[in-house]
Amino acid sequence: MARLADVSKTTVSYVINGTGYVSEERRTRIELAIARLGYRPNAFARGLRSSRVSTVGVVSADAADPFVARVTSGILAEAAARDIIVTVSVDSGPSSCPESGRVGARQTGEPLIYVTDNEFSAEAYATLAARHVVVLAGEGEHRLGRAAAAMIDPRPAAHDLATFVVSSGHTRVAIVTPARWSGKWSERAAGLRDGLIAAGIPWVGITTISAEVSVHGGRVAIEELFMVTPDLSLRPTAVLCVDDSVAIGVLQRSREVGLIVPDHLSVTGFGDTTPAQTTSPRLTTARLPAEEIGQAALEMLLRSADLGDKAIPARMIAASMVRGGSVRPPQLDTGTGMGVER
Amino acid sequence: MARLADVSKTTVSYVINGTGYVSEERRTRIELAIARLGYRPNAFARGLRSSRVSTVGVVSADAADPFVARVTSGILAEAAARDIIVTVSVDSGPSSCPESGRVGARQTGEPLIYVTDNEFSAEAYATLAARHVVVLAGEGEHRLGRAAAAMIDPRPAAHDLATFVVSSGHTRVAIVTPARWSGKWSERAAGLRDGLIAAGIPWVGITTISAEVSVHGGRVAIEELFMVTPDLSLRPTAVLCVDDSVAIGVLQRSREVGLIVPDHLSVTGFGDTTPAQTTSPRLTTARLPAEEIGQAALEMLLRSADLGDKAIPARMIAASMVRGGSVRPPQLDTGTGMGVER
DNA sequence: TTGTATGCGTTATCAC
DNA sequence: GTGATAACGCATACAA
Repeated sequence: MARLADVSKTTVSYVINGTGYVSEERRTRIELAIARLGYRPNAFARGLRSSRVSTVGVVSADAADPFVARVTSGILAEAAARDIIVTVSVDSGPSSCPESGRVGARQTGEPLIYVTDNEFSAEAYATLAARHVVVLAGEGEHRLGRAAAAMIDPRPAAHDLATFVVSSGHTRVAIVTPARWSGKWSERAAGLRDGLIAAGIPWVGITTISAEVSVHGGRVAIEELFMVTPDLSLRPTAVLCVDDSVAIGVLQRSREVGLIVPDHLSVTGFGDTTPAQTTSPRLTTARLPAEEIGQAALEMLLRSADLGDKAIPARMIAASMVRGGSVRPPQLDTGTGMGVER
Repeated sequence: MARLADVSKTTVSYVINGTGYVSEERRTRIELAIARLGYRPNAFARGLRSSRVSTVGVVSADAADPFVARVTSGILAEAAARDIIVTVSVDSGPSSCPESGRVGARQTGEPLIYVTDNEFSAEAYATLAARHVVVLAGEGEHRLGRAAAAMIDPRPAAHDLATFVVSSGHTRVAIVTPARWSGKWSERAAGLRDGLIAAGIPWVGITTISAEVSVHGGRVAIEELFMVTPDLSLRPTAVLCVDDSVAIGVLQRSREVGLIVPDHLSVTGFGDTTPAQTTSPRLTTARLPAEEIGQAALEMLLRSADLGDKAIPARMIAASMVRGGSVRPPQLDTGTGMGVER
């Protein structure tokens, strides 16, 4: 307690919070003591007394996931500016633990941000929302009723990618869509499709390949494309993938069969993940504004906690296109039958 | 307060903590109330009164860094098992903020784990250690005196990589070392060198290339190797890199000049990062036990907090080799002069 | 076996 | 202007 250095503790509280009147002399004396002791007020005890929000929790299924980590990082930056402490915990989910939806060491009442790379678990949300103010952070539309949410809107980026490919001169384009038509990926796929149509590609010009969303899925998908359209004059000259992993699989397999990207084939991904940033050529893809989502989520959470339980409109932040070298105008000499041989 | 549901709050405290004697009847009554209200004790308030450690802090320069995120994830897993709350904050460092070494919203006295992907900042550590029990988490040897630390030991993996390459039949090997001979990377490089020598490669068989640790650095390095040893019968048949990023650069540039990995050139990385996991062929590299480091760091921190300030020996956890397809015995027909042309 | 009193670090209220 | 004092949610020594 810094009050040993001078006078009373109420006065110390005053100077720290800027409230009340403190004489100039004591103020400097106290500030000096604070500096010398390196004193920092305990935010927990502070939140105990005052009803102000002093800590927020971040809960996810996997804190090591790159997307989750980036969102957390955004929350951290915003929280530091507001002097708010962030606690992180992992929701182990109903399966791994007998008590359903157990959330690790979570205190009652703490405002929470539930962030996921993928789909939100309805049960986890229900458990959380029962005792906390919760804001969702993720991508696309969530199916959790009127829950407050800060989400990434993949459509602008999808639109830009499609437009970019079409304006580069491609007229036969393939989209690799997820095998399971679910949340995040289906929205990306829909965005890409809509973008192509808006850019003037006729239905017959769009080939849709359903694949597992993974590197291997991408390899299988492009293989399938080679099989289905052996006629080079009909084969798509550009492949739009719903995820970077798929695009990397496409890149790999194409190269293995002798195709050069982007000369023989243009490829785009989605996510701007670390692997996609180091491909050669650099993948044209969509950047996910994860940090911004974290920041927005924290802002919403604080507003939401203040306002009680008034519904707050979901906030969408647009993903944006990142230009790489994996797209260029289709070449005429795609010929030589490459990509057909096993 | 759950005491509305039955009797007094001391009794509730007893049943929650397992201390004291509670009659069977009341115990079940209380447990029922707890379950129905979904009550969870507030760990902050708990830590306020009892001297037990109930919260630990994780501080890093960048919470979104994959390595840091993995360590944090390990801490989280261990903390959940012990019902400890984890707070995360970013040390913005002395440069970004006038008050030197400011650590975001950190409460005084909380035990801390300082984790970094790279070198520890001596000033940041000093600031932290002045008011907290601190355990370091990172890779290699730290230069911070007798500070408690859980660190990754890169040498076993380096040794295995070198041995694996040599036992595959390679006799002329190159090591790509960091331009700046600092901490983490220098230890990896030293480990690789020692491993090669231990495996029986003579000094003259080892080519050392100094490069920037990045994808681009890897490209430059391999280019340099081609220049320096145009004579194929003298050129190294395997390249050991101190980091995955470098290895990826080597992979890319090699392919661009027409070399096939691993037929014409074997390559190894270090780190087993996400990009390295998706190369084709899969990169042979070293896995960093980040989660284990996090777990060990938390254990050490708790012991350290209990023991007061007794020095705790540093704990090293070995990195291990991951076999990919990027290494195979050297082929005789490396010929054709490939890799020499611009 | 159970209730009461006290203190942890902080803010808010209200006398002085 | 300033300093007691209560209260926040919890653990604990002690009294009942």
